[in-house]
Amino acid sequence: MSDLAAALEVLGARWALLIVEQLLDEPQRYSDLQRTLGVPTNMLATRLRELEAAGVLSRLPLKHNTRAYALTDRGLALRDAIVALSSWGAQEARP
Amino acid sequence: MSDLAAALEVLGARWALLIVEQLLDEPQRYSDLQRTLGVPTNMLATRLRELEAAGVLSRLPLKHNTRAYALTDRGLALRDAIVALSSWGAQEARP
DNA sequence: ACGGGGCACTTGTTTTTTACAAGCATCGGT
DNA sequence: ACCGATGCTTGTAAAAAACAAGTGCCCCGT
Repeated sequence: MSDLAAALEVLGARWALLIVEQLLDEPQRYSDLQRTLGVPTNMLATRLRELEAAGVLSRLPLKHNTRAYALTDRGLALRDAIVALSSWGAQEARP
Repeated sequence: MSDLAAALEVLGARWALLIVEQLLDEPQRYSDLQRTLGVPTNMLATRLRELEAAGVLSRLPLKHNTRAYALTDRGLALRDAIVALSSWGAQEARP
């Protein structure tokens, strides 16, 4: 399997990269991610579990039943890839 | 919609980025892509249609019923993003 | 000239993934 | 004691992907 395929094994699922993008600047809570991304709640829960299992992010307990999701070093290492993809997406496709 | 979301609109579908990666070095034919990627044939046909419509690749007619798929400039512009994702995927996740 | 094989796909059908909708447990404040 | 916010879970329906088989076309060898 190519390195790209290995990366997509973790990040290829829908919403995964968008979740990581949201967390690049600062940790966020579940409800914040939900609101800003508009992702269905069960998908969000599933992706967060998968991304945590893959070592991309971790949960920081805040108070009582609230927690924040923060990127690990491995998650932060995705910045370059996300920037590259974003700038590609920003260019208009020739019509 | 963020730029990343715009990029994923085109590239987020399964196999899309892997197809582009295969074409980075040289144009390839349908059967080559199929063999090297192991992608189901109906998915390959669908993705190639979508990627062509998005201006990422184009078909070069070869002879009779054979053609090659080649990246456009817009497709080649994905090289940085693919390299970044690949090198991320090449790192071992801390176990 | 005709038959077989490779190429580039379609066209069903099943399985997996995603979306949508609703509900549940916990805590903290009033 | 009750209400609302938060962070989920549990169904179920719709969409996407995988699997399997078949089609039309042209070329090449005999």
